[in-house]
Amino acid sequence: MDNDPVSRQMEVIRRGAVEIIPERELEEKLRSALAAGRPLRVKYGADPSAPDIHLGHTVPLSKLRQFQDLGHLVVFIIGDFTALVGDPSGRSKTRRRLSPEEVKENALTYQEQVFKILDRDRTEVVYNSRWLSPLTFPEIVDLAARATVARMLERDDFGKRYREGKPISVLEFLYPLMQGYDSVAVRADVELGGTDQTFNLLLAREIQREYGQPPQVIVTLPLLEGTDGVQKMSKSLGNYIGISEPARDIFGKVMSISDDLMWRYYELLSRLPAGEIAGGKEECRSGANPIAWKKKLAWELAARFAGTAAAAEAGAYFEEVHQKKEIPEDMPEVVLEEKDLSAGTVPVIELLRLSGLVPSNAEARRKIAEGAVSYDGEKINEHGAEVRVKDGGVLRLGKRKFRRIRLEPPPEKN
RNA sequence: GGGGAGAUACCGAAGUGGCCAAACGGGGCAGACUGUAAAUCUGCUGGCUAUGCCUUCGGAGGUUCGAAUCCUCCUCUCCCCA
Repeated sequence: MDNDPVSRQMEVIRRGAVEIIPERELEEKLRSALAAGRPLRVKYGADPSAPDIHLGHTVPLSKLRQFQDLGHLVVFIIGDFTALVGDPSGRSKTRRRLSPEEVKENALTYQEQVFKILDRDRTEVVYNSRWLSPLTFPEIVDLAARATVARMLERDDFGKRYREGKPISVLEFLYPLMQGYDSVAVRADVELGGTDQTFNLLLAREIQREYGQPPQVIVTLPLLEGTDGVQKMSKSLGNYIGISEPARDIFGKVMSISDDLMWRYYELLSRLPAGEIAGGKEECRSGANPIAWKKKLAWELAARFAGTAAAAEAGAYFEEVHQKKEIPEDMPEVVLEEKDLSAGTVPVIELLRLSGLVPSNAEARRKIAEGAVSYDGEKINEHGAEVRVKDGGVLRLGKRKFRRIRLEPPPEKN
């Protein structure tokens, strides 16, 4: 590569991105920004409906960080307006509207987590209600006039739902417009998003043009599959790994992904040099047990988000509990009070419920029938069994769920 | 505005008076096997003070000894015509 600073920046930006539309424009923007000594304004929007940031979000966030490291400014938009309206998209018909308090709270949690990755000093955090709320109906009409239904139906999920006879509300058509208007409001030079955002990002270019602004360049990034390896990572599907989860959980969840998915995660999340990753992949293809590589990845991610000490502990915990199949040292504890006991025993079903391992008595019965329940190493097969508990005893459900039972000392008489 | 189709458990989808807590598939959970991988096989998958009882088939009423199934009204969705 040559020494042209613009080419060097382009190279960094291009790495891992799916598309840059259009590349030429980005080069020009970088060049003029450099010449003028001003940073590019790189927009990224987040909807504060679910406050937990997971690995899927970190793909674009890391790219944003790279922009920051290249000297640019990130404009982080919190879609509080959007959240208040209640996004009806997808098939989740029951997605409820959030209260202003919830939005505020989520937004704060969000920021807290986002700055695990982003550089606070090069980030401008803005709420889109600031400019969306004051819009008047005539202004909205004016905005709505800029897009056609046919254009909207080009968007994959709209088109698909339309063909399948699934409902699409007019409100949903408004979303891309609002998002586009955000770009106008913050005068975005570049916007980042997942590939599922391509349509919205492109439409924003048109809207900016309509409002007399130079259109933003869009950079799309791959969507990370969730731990199931099929659907994109999302909180609502429960296939996510949150960046604020305890190291053990991050470690454990990574260990449970499939081998194929592991390499995908390496490519999208790991900071190891590409060559090293390719080497590992090759090694495993020729017969090596992938578990070593999986641990390496689990360690890297746990360390990045929970710290190296916690990651090391999580790794040790994993080996002890899951590989050597020993009972872990620490586990959640459940305190039984005297009133829970009768003559030192508790019905198993009660015990399972009190420990929060099952949601209902019926579920407790099923798990017992399945042979999944044991106390201090003894399998319990009778759902009517009375368990003689002792302080420190271990209740176990399945392979991975443990609860240490604590007995509350009898109240002292005075 | 007119005509037609539809709403079933986490999701998809059968069921059209009692044998329906509701087939089947997916997902999920558990068991076996394993590397907490994949694949495969097996079981479970509304609740309860439990051989019974209660809640659940869009909502509210009604018919009936008995309703997811029949009737009335309502809400929502899709398609066609205007």
